[in-house]
Amino acid sequence: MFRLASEIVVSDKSQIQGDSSEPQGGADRRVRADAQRNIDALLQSAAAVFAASGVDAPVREIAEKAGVGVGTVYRHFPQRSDLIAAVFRHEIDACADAASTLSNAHEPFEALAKWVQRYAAFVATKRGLAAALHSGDQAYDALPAYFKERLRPAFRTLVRRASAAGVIRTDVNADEILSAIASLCMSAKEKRPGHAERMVALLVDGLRRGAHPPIAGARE
Amino acid sequence: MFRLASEIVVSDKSQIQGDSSEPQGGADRRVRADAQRNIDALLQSAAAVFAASGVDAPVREIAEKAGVGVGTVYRHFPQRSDLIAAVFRHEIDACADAASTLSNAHEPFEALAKWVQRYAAFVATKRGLAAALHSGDQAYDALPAYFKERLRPAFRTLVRRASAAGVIRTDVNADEILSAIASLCMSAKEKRPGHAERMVALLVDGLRRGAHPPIAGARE
DNA sequence: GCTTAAGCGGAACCATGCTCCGTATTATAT
DNA sequence: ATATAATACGGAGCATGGTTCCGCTTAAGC
Repeated sequence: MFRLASEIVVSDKSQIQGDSSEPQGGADRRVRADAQRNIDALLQSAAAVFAASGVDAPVREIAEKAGVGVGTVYRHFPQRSDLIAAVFRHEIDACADAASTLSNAHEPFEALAKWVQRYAAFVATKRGLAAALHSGDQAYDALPAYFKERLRPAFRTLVRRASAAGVIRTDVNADEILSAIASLCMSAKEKRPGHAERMVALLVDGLRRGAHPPIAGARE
Repeated sequence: MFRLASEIVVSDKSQIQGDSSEPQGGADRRVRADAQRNIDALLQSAAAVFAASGVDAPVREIAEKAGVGVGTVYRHFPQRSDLIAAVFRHEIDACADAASTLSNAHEPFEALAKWVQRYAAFVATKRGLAAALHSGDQAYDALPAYFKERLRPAFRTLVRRASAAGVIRTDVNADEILSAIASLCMSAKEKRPGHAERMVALLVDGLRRGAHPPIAGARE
């Protein structure tokens, strides 16, 4: 009944991110190459299946799609919820990392706008996760904190750059924007297709420096 | 695959409430006595089990506790969700009916306070139902409307009486109070025991006519 | 190459939602 | 009161999904 998740996710991260230069201090063994391959395949497969069928999708389906047996799934992720949490962390990382990539490739406002759409797409794939988060499963306990810890700085960086360039208003609260977008995308079920994208685009456009009056009570 | 739930719940209600004086227009048959007994037992058993273990409790457990077979459960409630919805309606009714009972037995403010605690206790037993409501199951579609339709008038009556007696402030919005209490009780998981009760009591005490300044923007 | 421990796969186990059908009970016509 | 049909009952059984177990395979270090 002990939690392996954190240990696994950590080693997973250090391996997956490609920074194999890290000798890891020599404390714990290296992950075997085939195991690492399977972990990668599982995370990718699980992400795809979760996005298509929600987090309630059967483990067997994920295993099959990854080309491994269910035993392998449970070797790396002792419980279903550990897999879900790992995928979630992985996607948070990918989304956060996209910030610097976009920042290097585009103008300040363009980068901000593109990242927000990227973030919106990420939130939109989270069918059923909101419910899972409230289920009380310990595997999810650290997720909200991780979410903020990684995504907030990423967004803040983009906002600051755009702010410095003078292309957006300066009286916006980063956290408010992030949660507003999340709300828009979560409640966008069963609306017309593209609804969330349109609403988010609208929101971002509202950030442009322009003829808008200042927002009462906002800080950043 | 057709929905029997509404039909059943209706007949259930007309029988359960004890108003057997209603000849029902002669359209559909009377429910057999043994069937009615089992329906009653099931609703009671399910309410107890749901309160103890949440709405995810296994059907078999509910059937056993009610002293019937699972076949009987599914005869009356074609799907799990139909049972949950029926129990929910039943408890909404009980809570709404408590309003007039309390109103007859107590002073205006006392009645109001007692009913609010009753309502809070009702909301507190709803572990997991919030998630279920968002699951998209058709059986739950009508519940939110029913919730408002029955509980709002009940509360309004108590508020009006207390208002007329001059014992509470008059600038309160009934709907706001109801949802505020619900929020307090829903998010009160994993807090110290009695937390919700204390917060609700605080809220109600704030309704007393006294030295408070008026609340900005509130309507009744 | 040899050894060894990590890793693998999937059969099997258990829990749970739901269905089916032979049997029992109730209501009603006679 | 009895017969008969309609209704209801119960629980074995099916399908699905999470989780465990264990004999076989294979990467990694010598």
